[in-house]
Amino acid sequence: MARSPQKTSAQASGNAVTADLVAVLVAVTDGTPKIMTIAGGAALPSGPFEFTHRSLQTALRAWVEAQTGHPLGYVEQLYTFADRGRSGDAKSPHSVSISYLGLTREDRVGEGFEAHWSGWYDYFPWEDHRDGAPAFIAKTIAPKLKAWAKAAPSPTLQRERWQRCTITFGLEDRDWNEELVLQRYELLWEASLIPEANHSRGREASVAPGKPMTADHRRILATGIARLRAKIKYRPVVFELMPAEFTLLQLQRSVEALAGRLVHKQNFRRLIEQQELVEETGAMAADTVGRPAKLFRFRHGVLAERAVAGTKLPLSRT
Amino acid sequence: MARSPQKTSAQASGNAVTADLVAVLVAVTDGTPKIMTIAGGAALPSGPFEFTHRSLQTALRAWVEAQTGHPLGYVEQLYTFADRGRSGDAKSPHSVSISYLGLTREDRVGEGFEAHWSGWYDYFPWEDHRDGAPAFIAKTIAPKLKAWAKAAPSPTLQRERWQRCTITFGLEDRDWNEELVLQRYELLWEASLIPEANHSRGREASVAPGKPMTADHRRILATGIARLRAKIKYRPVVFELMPAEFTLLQLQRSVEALAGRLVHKQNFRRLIEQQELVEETGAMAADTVGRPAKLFRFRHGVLAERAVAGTKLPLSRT
DNA sequence: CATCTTATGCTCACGGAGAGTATAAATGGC
DNA sequence: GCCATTTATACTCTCCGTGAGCATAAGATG
Repeated sequence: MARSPQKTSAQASGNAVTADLVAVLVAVTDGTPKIMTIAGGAALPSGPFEFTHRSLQTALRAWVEAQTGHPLGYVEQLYTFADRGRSGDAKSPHSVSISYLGLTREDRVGEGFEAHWSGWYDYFPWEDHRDGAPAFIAKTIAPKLKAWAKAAPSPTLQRERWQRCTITFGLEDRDWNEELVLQRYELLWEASLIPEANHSRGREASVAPGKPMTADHRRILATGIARLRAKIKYRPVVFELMPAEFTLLQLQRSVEALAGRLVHKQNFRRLIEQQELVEETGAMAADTVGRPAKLFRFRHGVLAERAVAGTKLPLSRT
Repeated sequence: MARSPQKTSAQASGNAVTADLVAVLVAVTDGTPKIMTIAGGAALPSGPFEFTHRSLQTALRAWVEAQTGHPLGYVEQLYTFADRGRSGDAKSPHSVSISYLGLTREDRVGEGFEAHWSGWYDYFPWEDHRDGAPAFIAKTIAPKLKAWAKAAPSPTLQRERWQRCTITFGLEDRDWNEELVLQRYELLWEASLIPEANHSRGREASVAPGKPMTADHRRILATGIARLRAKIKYRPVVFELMPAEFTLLQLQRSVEALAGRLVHKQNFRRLIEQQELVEETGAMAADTVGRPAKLFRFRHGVLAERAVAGTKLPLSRT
């Protein structure tokens, strides 16, 4: 690669690092979004990048397949971290961590593998608003955030902090925005309500609910959830998480599971069908309560026909 | 970082790489979007990542400031490449390239610096549809794409190729989607119409217009343009590129310059004002032809008041 | 058969977006 | 001073996407 002289010399000065991959692998089963975890659910799957592969994506696919015994569907890069203090140990070699979001249909991990699936709301209980805002937000989190806001040095800063709280968490009758997953996590972190945020002070007593994770893995997961929640609105990626055949209600439940909120059933169906995203298989769903539903499959044609196919989410306020 | 045993050992096996930063730095002057380049316009600014900085963003900011003598406004990570063949030389040390998009108000590069500004449409002439689709698309590019499509082995593949062409370039009365910058570049690459795509064959005769760049820099630039074109529609990032005070027409021209297409003036103003993104300064523009326009400034308050402020672009079809 | 549950069809009202028309306020040329 | 030109700004109109509610159909279960 052609570089200007001073840069070439600088590059040769040997700032070697190691490259890691961290994966947020998502599946949805029975209306529960799950992520692949290792270490008893305390960490996202991660490992060193092997340069024997042609590209990062290839490396990730091969690696996931080796770990789970299943191929990976949709893959997308999330973010690259190179923060110095990230590894915790200042003496350790510098590490660049490249995180990916991966979607898969299979919920099954092959036997003998360390990995297994965990519900993503175990780590982010405050992100599930399908039955309305969780009660503990108003009861526990909001007061603590208010206390944190009041602890700001000046009245102006106090107001700004509290405004930020109401916006990100949808407090005081504001709309809850399901995409602000990372912002909410960061806010709780700053307010010292996240166990990972122990700034080497001993107090772990009053924290938000939810399982913690190693290092910054929960933060990476938040990034992945946010990305996916944004993506399902304008790209037909939900289908990567569905079985080959599904009913419209199952599809809706998956979308709701990811978004963390409910959608209007009739409007949802109208949108899906008018966009010609699915086609009937002819078969009907068995083993159901109530009127049997038609089975549909994803029309793969849309990927070629359209540049941007939108799965617009009709969000309801109930 | 806690890892499972087999991973820890794998990590210690020493797959060291070097970390590079590549920056797409954007400014807009007089309705022309510009990017910072080095090597006489043949490369994007890039250099090794110094681990003396706390994070990648800090490193990039410091580095850009050292290169141009000006601070950087909005910064966003674009993509990380680790492809093996990327450096061209298989023997060279593996390199991870982390690319960033940066927006700045200043169009001025300090004296004595190698960097300077180039219009981004010099590299992507087919991306400027402000005066309608450029004539050479129908005259030159479309026929070559058609020939490429016809060269596919089967009739089905031929149809699929041509459909892809019509979608990405908006041929045959399809709508042109300004966000598909990367897809268009990749299509031209596959059709061997990009000089960089010389698969060590000698033919460079019939290629698309536009200045080439070193290595995959033009591809990175395409990624940056696409990201920015998408972003201006739902985040008020245009203001990062504007001077402190501006008229609504200047703002509109900047948006149009970035989007590569025109917007409806009255609707544009309606959207900007109803979203309360700007406030009057009280002053009027001087040195103008026609009726003098009010000067506005960006209301920084919106960043705090709203979670997602949208600069929705009213796109016109003329 | 009554009831429950889910599927599916239909309608209505509101608001946002695209687009057109009209008027106001400045400049420069004659 | 008058006119053409250029830009700013106000107003209106229509279409359609979207949120929301109502109604009916089709199965299971007691």
